Amino acid sequence: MADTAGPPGLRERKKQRTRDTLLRSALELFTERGYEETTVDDIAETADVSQRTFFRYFASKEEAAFFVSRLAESHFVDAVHSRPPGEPPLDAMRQALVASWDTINEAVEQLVPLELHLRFCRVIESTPALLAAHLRRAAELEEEIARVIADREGLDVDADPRPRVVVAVFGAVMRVTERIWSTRDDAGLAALRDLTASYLDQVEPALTGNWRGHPGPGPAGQAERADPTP
Amino acid sequence: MADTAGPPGLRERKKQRTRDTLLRSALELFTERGYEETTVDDIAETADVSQRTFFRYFASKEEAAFFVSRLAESHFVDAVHSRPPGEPPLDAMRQALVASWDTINEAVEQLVPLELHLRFCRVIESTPALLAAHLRRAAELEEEIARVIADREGLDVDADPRPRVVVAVFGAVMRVTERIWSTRDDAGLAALRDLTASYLDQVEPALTGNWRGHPGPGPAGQAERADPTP
DNA sequence: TGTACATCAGTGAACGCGCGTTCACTGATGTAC
DNA sequence: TGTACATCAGTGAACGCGCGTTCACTGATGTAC
Repeated sequence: MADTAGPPGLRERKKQRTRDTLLRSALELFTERGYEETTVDDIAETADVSQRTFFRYFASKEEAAFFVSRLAESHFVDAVHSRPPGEPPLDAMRQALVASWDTINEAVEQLVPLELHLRFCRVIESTPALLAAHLRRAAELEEEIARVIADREGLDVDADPRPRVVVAVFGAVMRVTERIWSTRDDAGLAALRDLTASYLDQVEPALTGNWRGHPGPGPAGQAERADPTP
Repeated sequence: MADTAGPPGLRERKKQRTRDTLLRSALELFTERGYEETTVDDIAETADVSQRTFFRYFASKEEAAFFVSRLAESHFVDAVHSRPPGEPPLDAMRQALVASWDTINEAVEQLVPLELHLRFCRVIESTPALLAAHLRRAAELEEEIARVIADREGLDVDADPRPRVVVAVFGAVMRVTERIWSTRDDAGLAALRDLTASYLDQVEPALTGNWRGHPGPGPAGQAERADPTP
């Protein structure tokens, strides 16, 4: 348990280097030739270790794929925990996102190049097996956040439907955003942030019955192919 | 081409019987011993055909698992298509759900016992691999519905964010409902319908900032373990 | 500073398993005359 | 009504593949004295 105490030591540093190399090799291969097309043996070979060693660091190929995401998510959860109690739930989540943005990016960059992570996020969206796993993981994260929100409001998450509903709505918008972003040409950080913000702004107008009042494409679309004439 | 014309014929009827037997065998084994614990060979053996034959009917184990769901979904999509144009999007989806309810159940019963299908739905929720696949399929369905909604409103789904957002919100509530329902003791049809209705009613109250105004558990909770005293 | 021992990351090779595919074949159903 | 032929559902056995595991082992790092 003296794990975090004192400087890492040579053995520990070697371990971290091996894990980082495996992780980067995995993400590079996934983005270059595809997830399904990359075997665990390929990753191990690229990282110059045995296949056996890969499984010492990651329980499965999937775990390696979502290692960086997991890190990012934990920062977001922390940020939700840190929001002031008075804030309405939807605002709290939104502000937590804004507040954790830079921290997340820094933490990711410690592990792998941020640009590589972003490229891999697009691979997730276009790979059925990865997208499925991503959505299941997102659902688990939502359950966790719902409990945090319920705690903030002093509610029992199993007795009051609102925490789970509001978190599900927030998560739904996030996932729509990710999807749209991943198909864009400018799939950079700034684009993702702006898209998220403008889609969150669309929740209320989208839910109100009368859409005719607010006609045009919102600030979100920028539709490359907006051609209203038939 | 002349597929739907005339009475089925002996060969065709035999095919349907084989497929139904395979389907029922699959769902029975999945619910009794688990999805991962059931091999394709087990299913074939139970249906008294060769493994080769299983793959003539279903491209994969997963396809067999979601065959009934796919049928149900197509009825729902049809129902959305049939909603009167004036209806606001969220209402249209909700009413489509109500309108297709009985049709779906009848169609399912043609294929397998409805009760078996409901039991299998609970297996989906508790099996990581199936839940992941289910969520990915749900996302695809949402994209389809979003296009229908956009058409109804005369909008370009890529230019205006609102169709995808409102459909994502509706879908999010549906999935929360499924989750909760699947853990209930009374996981019957009526319970699912009531739960869905009351959770949809919670969308607006959940999104408004001030939750303190409406204190208690909504009509949805019925919390078995609602114990506010510490 | 040096020696003896303990720990533990990494190795190499082999294996079990289930999904999904391929092959050459049989026999029942459907159709043309 | 009967015969000849075409179609096609189903067979059986074998295979390829990649994930993840198991085994007995090596050698570098860390620690106690």
